Amino acid sequence: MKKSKKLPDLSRAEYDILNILWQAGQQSVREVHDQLTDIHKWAYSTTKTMMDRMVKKGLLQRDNFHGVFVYKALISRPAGLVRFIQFFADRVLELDQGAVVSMFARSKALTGEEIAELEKLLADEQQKTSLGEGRADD
Amino acid sequence: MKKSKKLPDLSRAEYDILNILWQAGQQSVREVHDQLTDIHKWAYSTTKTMMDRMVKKGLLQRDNFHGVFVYKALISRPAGLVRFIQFFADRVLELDQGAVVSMFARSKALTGEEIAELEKLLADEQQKTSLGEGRADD
DNA sequence: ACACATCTGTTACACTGTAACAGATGTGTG
DNA sequence: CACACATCTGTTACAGTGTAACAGATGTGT
Repeated sequence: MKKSKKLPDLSRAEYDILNILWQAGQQSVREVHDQLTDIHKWAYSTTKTMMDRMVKKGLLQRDNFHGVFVYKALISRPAGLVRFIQFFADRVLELDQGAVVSMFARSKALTGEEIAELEKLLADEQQKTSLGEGRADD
Repeated sequence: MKKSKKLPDLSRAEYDILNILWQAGQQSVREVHDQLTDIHKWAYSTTKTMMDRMVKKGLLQRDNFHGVFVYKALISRPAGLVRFIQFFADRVLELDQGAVVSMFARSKALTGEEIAELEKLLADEQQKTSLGEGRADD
């Protein structure tokens, strides 16, 4: 029986940072921070701490670009989305995979290509989790 | 300019506990715990700690029912949902209020009555947040 | 009345959200 | 060039959350 640990959920803060990097591709702490001021009232050092911890966790990669450190996301947007929404889709909406996909399809949050990747990721996810489960309460 | 603090988001763990209480109405730690074993591998003491903290935060109420402590949710399901999903709806799906409602309407997660309440809550939410904002980036 | 099962309260420890601080490095100006 | 100020970077901190052990109080069967 394969165990196949489900990837840990992303926290909301992590999601917000990734979200900027997904759009911008690669940014310094300062650049990310400036874009975050819209939604978080974080101090610069907060953004920095977050991003450094995310590097440690393998969510971001830090590269020294001629003396400046720039960070980039190590997971794709659909992959991040899956990790962020799996809880939500499962437990809140009780949506099946198809419904989740169509929800995203209806929202304008993802491109068609991203939706395709999302769909594939969810299929894998689902396959894993449906192996050892035995849900009996509904 | 009214500030009107947005209610803090619910954590996923809090949501799971509330979810049980919403269905069951009123339960002891033991009862909640037993229902949680499905989704969390928590120790009994974990469930207890969580629930006690939620009492402190005003999310649950604890009553001594003839010597047994039973807990009940102090916020309704739609109200909890709003607090849980506001981040998600805003930032992930970039859905407007109507889309969120229809998403729930389409999922079978809420009853019609609950959906009505949700709709009202979201309307309030939106009214509050649209006062001081000035979103300029879209 | 005693032993075992629970319940309850207390304490702990790692991780997350949030941030200050101090040292290193860049940059303009006299 | 040397100094002052702005940044960047690393380190440390502290409250809150996730997760849990432990010890004392209380219930229950024999």
